[in-house]
Amino acid sequence: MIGKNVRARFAPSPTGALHIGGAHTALFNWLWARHNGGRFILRIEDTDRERSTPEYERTILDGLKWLGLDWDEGPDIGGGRGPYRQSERLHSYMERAEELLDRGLAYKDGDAVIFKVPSGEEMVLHDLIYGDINIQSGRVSTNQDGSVKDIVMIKSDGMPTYNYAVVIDDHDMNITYVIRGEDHISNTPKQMLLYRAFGWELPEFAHLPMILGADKKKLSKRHGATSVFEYSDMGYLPDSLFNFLALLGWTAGNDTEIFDRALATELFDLANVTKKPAVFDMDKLNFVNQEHLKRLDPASRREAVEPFWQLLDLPLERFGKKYLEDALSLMGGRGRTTRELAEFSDYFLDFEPVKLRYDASDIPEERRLVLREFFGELLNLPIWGAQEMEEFARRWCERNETPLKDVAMPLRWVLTGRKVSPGVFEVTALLGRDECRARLTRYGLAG
RNA sequence: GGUCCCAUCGUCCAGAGGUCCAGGACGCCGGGUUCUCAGCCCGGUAACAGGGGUUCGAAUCCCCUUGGGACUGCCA
Repeated sequence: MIGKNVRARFAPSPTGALHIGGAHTALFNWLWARHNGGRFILRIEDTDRERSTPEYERTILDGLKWLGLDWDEGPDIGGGRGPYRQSERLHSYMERAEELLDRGLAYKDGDAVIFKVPSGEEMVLHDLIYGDINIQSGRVSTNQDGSVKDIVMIKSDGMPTYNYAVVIDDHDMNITYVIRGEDHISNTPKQMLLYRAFGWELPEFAHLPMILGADKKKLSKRHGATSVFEYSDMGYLPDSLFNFLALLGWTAGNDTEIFDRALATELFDLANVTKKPAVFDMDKLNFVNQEHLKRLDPASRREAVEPFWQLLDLPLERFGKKYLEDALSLMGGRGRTTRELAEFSDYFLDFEPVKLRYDASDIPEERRLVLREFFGELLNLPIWGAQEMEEFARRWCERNETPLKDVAMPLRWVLTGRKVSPGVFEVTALLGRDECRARLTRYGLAG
């Protein structure tokens, strides 16, 4: 299908956590590499001595792993084209700079090395997504007054600049596809000039549309969560963020919107990537997350929710896996995130939060007497099952000319402390006779 | 200011000259199921930025305008 073997890379600079834009870029590179059976390479661009830290590098790697993006070559696992950290490749940059210096294509300015930008040359950037873009070399890098500005390759501190290092590295690492954000389109001509100076073959370029906030401005801190771990903390599944991010600027076609990594990998194609910047829409993310939540098997769902129950200080250890999984399966589609699922189901694990939410002061005394009678009978049913309880309740209500909700709602409040829950007899059945008796008694409705 | 990019429902995508008085999804609104809510089912709302061309015919091609965006660092 494509002429060359795919070597794609993600090259973040460790000056912050893995943010949404970076994750999106990494994701598309990963998808393209995996789709073609190629290699996905991770390179750390830590030439900014001021802002780069090992901690940030760590969190970026962790973020990628969390998203399920694995790499074949990288700073932590090595590979045949390493090292994969720019700070460890300084000799290559110097060596190549000397070469251009010797050939008179660059000059020194103090300790810095500057590339002499030629003017009057025509170039065409063949972008796989944006199509052909015509470039005049004299306009690639200019001063405010429009005059040609030469390109710094090596800074005075001995570190290479981005536009220079990226060319050396992509060449040395034999990167065949450079897939990155659209904000790099205007950098590409500078890099092309360097490729030309070295006489190297260009990689394929593919620029991805930007991701915008709801106000259509480039996604930033003021739009709220920007790091992938913030989404993890909010209770979004990695599979969901993966799915959602893949949908920004690309469609699988044939109305497929919910997919896992395998399906996305199979269907992905750079040819189907959009040019238009995409707005990050939380509503859609919520929808995607809920869909993935629904598709989770009971054990996986339990494992995803457990950390959030823990955060709420609920006595997780008192319950068996089966009980917790049953509770979550009763929760059904309630809750769009694992965090919400945990919150909305707290009463299955502990009575304390229920007491905090509800005091039964809304039940008048005469009503209380009637309810005691009903709950008394309910608690003594021979078979403790949801169906049995519901049948009993319906019969009892019919007999007493009472709407079912008049007993169902009080029961719900007492058991869950909420006005919303799964079917109340389901809840009652799962909680167990003893627990229900205890809760009802506490509110003076039984015992 | 300069260079470059983009432009279909509120949002994400379909649409690659006729099959489009524009299709799907999210959201929103209404209805059904019902002990609540979610879910599920059914229905609805809503767009080709504007103006010129080209053509028998344009959402699709060209130009202009307008509106967004990116870059313009010895940051990446």
